[in-house]
Amino acid sequence: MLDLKLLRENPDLVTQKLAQRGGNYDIQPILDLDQQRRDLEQQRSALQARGNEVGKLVGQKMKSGSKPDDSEIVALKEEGNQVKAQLADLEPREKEIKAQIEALVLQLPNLPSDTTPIGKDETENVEVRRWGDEYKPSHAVLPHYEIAEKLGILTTDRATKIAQTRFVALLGAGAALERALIQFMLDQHIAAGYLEVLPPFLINSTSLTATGQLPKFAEESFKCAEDDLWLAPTAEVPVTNLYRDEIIDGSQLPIHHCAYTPCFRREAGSYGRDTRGLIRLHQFNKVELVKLVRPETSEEEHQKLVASAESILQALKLPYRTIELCTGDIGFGAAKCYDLEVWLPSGNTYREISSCSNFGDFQARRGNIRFKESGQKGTQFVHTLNGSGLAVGRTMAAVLENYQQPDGSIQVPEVLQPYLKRTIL
RNA sequence: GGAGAGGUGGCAGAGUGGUCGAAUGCGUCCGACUUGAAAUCGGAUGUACCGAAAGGUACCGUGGGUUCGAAUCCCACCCUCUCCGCCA
Repeated sequence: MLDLKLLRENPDLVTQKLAQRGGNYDIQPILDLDQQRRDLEQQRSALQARGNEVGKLVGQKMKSGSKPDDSEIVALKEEGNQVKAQLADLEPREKEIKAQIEALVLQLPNLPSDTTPIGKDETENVEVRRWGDEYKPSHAVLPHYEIAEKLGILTTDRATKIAQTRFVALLGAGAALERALIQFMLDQHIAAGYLEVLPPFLINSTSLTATGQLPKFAEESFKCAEDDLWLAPTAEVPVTNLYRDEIIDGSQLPIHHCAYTPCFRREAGSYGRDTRGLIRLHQFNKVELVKLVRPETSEEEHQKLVASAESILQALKLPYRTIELCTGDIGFGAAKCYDLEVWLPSGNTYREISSCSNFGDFQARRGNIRFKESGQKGTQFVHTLNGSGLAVGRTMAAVLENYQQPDGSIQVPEVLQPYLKRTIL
C-alpha cells in the first residue's frame, strides 16, 4: 500500500512512477476523498470534544449534589443529545469515505524503485549475468515430462483422475528426488542463516491482503467454500504474515526465513500454456526465502537474497541467467525484481525458476509490520523481500534435462547424492 | 459437536456507569548515590489520525446498541483456554 501522505504531498512523483508500469493510474479521486476525509475528521473530533466536555460537566454536577431534573442538568443532557445527533450524521460519512479511500489505495501497485530499469514489457528486461555452460549434448534431450514418464517416476494421467489437469503425482525415484531437492535447498539456506518455518498452508483474507494477493488477484487463488481461508499461493504469504500487526524490536532485524510449502495457484488465463510437465501446475512445491529488514539495508539484502537463490542453482550445477525486470514487468507489490531463469535444453531456452522481489514498505504498510529502534521514539515500517529458493518442480525438470545421459538415464547431481543415496536414476 | 471460563498497555494484573489512556507490580530508559556493579531513591515509559502550532480525537478482542457519559450494561461475531465426545 502506498503512503497516503506521499500521494498528498507528492502527487506528481507518484503519478509519474505509476505510469512507468504502463496502464493508467489516476490518483486525483483519492486526493479529493482524502481532503473530504480530513475535513470531516476535524468536524467530528471537535464535536466529540464538546460531547466529552458535556459528559464531564454532568458527572461533576451530579457528584456535587445536583438532581437529574435540575434545569442545568436537563440543558446539558439536551446538548449532549444534539451532539449525538450531529455525530450520527458525520460518522457514517467519514467511515464511508475512509472505506472508499482504502479500497482505491489497495488497488494501486507499488512504485518501481529508482534503480528498476524503465521499460514497457518483458522484452525490455535486462539480463544481468549468466552462469554455467548451456547443456547442448550431441544426443537429443527429451523434455523432462517425457523422460520422467519413461522412467516411471511421474504420472500425469493418473493424477488428473484424482484432481484435474495441471496436477501430477511423483513415483519412486521421482518422489525421492523432489524430497531430496527440498531437503537440500532448506539445508543450504539454513546453513546460510535463514531460520526455517513450516507455516499453515491455509490462509485468511487479511493475510492475503497484506502481501498484495487480495483484493486484486482473487481469481488466482483457490478458496475454501465454507471458510475465510485460501490455499497458500506461495510461502511468502504465511511467512511474511507471521509478523503482521507487530512492532518488532530493532535488535531482531534483519529477520531471514526459509520455508518449504506446497503452493496452489489457479493459473487462470493460462489455459494453452505449458500444459505438459512440471512447469505450470495448480499445486507445486517451493522453498521460499523471506526477509524483513531495515529500510536502509533493503537494497543490499535484496542482492544477497538473489545470491542465496543463485547458490542453489550453482550447487546443482544448473546453467542459468539473472534477469532484472523492467518497470513494465515487475509484479504488483514489487519495487524491484530479479528473475532467475534456468537452462532447459529440450526447448533450447531459459525458464523462470525463481523470482526475487524487494517490496520496500508496500507489504509492511498493508500488514502493519513495523519496528522500533530501542532508545529512539516512533516506529518505522520494515522492508519486506522474498524470493524462490527455488521452485522445486521446475528444478526437478531442469535436473531431468541437464543431467540426461545418452541412454536416457539421469545422473544425480553430486550435491544430491548424499540425499538420494544413488548416482543414477 | 456439547458444556464452561476468558480476551485490558512489552509482560503480569486491578478496575462492574462519571474527571479511566486506564491502579499496582515487573520490565525498559534517563538521572542520583557508587571506583564500578548490585541494591536503593527520583523521573520517564503505548499506538494511530487531524492540526503550522497550541492542542484535539480514537483505541481496554471485533462490530453494533443503551446512556448526557461505557473498559464497565445489552446484542452479535471472532479468538483463546479447560472438560466431554470424535479423530490422525
